Amino acid sequence: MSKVNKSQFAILGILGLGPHSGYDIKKLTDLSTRHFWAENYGNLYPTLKRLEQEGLVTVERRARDGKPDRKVYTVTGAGREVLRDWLEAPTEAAPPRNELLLKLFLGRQAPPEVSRAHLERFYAEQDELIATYEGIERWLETEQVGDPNLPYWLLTLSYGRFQADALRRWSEHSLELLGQKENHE
Amino acid sequence: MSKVNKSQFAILGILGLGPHSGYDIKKLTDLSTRHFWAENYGNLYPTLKRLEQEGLVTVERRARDGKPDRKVYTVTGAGREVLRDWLEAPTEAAPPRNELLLKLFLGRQAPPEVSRAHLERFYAEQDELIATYEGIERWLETEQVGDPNLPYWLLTLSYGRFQADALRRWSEHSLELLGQKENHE
DNA sequence: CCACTCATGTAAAAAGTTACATGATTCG
DNA sequence: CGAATCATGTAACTTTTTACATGAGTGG
Repeated sequence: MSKVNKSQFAILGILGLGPHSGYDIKKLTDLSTRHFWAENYGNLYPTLKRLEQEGLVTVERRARDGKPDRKVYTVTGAGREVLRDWLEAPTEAAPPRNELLLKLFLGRQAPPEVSRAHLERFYAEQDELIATYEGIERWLETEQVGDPNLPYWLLTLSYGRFQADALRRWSEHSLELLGQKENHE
Repeated sequence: MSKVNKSQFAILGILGLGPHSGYDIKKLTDLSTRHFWAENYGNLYPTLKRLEQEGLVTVERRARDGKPDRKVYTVTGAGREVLRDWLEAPTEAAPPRNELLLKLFLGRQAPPEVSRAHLERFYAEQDELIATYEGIERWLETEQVGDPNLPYWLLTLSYGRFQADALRRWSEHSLELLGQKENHE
């Protein structure tokens, strides 16, 4: 088992919302899921081709004069089944890799200002994230009212808000601790 | 730039705490950093070999009768320099991939119980994590008192506590929302 | 005119994970 | 006696990323 291509499910899932081209899918993920799931062309196009060969999606080539052709993909029944099976399955834990925490863990092997700088940068990042999330929330609740997916989208957004809020408090708290430590030495 | 082997820095960092064998490093990461940084032999041994060829670490083979030989690695001056440079550099953002959030985002494409089950599982996981972190904290504060690394280690631990606490509250909150939604339909 | 958007794709590269192989010893 | 621990390593595998290529049209 182990190590199954996860991108394929992301793609099937997006196509489950409606027919789209590879370019569309990239655009959509950039707009909606980019904070927890990013896709890139190098992955997208080959995977779409494979999904089509497996009969999980169908393609329709649409020529438009002036503009380049679009290949619009639609999920098949088989595709929906595969997607549903994956949606139901419990999530597999990804191997953890948090570079910031690794650097802090090894913090004593550098001057204390190094760790402080990391924390300050991180604080600012969380701060920005919170502002971004607030913007997205306002947009969702005005532009997307009535969409049956909305409650689910808000769920993922609120994950981000809870997390960023907690981690911003953590960095504040940690900066205080490092400051205290310094006075004691 | 981009895509540099990060394991090498983790390894140099652990060796910065004292000389160790590959087996030791694996043991140490399993005990200390496993919640944010895991290493595996398939990565560890080849990387150690390469670090030695590059002069960033030195090896000493220690034969012990009965037991298998140990190859004990020590960081060199050059190794410490490489490590310090990396420690100082701002962390590079890793491409986000949160399978749980992807499943919830696509939640409407499965029965609502599916999302609820994910959230309940996640709640239980955070709950367990919190208990684990409390255990580690007690252990650190009794067994590791006086270690100059302790403040840094506590930092990474508290990251976990802040996060798990927030995400446990988030899953509670989300389960309530999903419950409400159901009543309205 | 420059930069960006639309649109599809390929190639190269590597990082990292899992699983397997080996073998002695110790603990219950 | 079986399982776990100590200890080092290799091989296969694959996902995923980055960078490159191409080319028309649009907006400032």
